[in-house]
Amino acid sequence: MLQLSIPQPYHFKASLNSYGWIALAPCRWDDENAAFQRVERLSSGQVVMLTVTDGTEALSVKIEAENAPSPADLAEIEQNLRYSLRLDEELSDFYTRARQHPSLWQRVSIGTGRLLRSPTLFEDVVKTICTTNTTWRQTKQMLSRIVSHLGDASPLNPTWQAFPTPQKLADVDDAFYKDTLRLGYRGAYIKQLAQEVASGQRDLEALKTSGMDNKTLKKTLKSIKGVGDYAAHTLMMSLGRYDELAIDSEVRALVKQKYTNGADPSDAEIQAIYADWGAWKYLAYWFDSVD
DNA sequence: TTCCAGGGGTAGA
DNA sequence: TCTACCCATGGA
Repeated sequence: MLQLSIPQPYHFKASLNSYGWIALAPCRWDDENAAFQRVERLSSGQVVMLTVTDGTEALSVKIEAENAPSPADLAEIEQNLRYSLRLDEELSDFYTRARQHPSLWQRVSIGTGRLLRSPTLFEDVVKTICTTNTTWRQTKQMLSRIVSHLGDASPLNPTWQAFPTPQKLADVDDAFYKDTLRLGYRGAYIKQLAQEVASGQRDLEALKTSGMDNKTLKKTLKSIKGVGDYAAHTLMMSLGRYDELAIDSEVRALVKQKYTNGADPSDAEIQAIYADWGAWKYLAYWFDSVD
């Protein structure tokens, strides 16, 4: 059993469930046990099932694996979970600003703001491409097929799989993408990305610590086929940069209802509404809602 | 049948 | 930089 220290304030259940990624394989929320579950393939090759539950001063992680995890395995699990749950992200400036907005503060002050992300940027890019120009329902189904058909199964529970490696996604043929994964035209984008990453031609994970400025980072993300403004801004959020709004049909619908009296807002109008939030625009939108 | 969903690539101006 | 047009998929 691994223990993860938590920041203050931190609301485990609300944090995990405030972003849709919790519903995308291989992540899962077990409501009955209030547990976050995920199968992960470690760099050692071992496949582990992780079950994370809340505690008063720390989170508990149950690790189920065929072989006892090595110290390196344990370190990797801890690092991946702290990253995915953003337990070490500095949000105090956002909290300070949020205090000025009563209805938003009500949602944030309990200890939210740490939106779930994947251990690898590769997984987040694939997931983000699968949210474009489709319904949330279909997004969930696409990810379910990707994971169940190509991910390494948990030895203890073969019906649960890890997210597939780039190599796995690079190796399957076009017919498999079309007939089995059924990602639509997104399949070609994801296969191309997987090939670039598997061959070493593109190092996505280096972007986590590159320290590049937002403009360069956005340009780099947009060089991925299938990633436009919306997806690039979503991925910048994944990387802890909240300066840009990921304007999509959901954002437009909220602004239309709350701020423009039912009129369709332009992107410029939407930008103006959240402009004062500076480096925190994405989180400000995310915890905004119709009162 | 047509539209469109948590958009993006491409060609042409 | 901006605008048409096209893109697989599946539900309404």
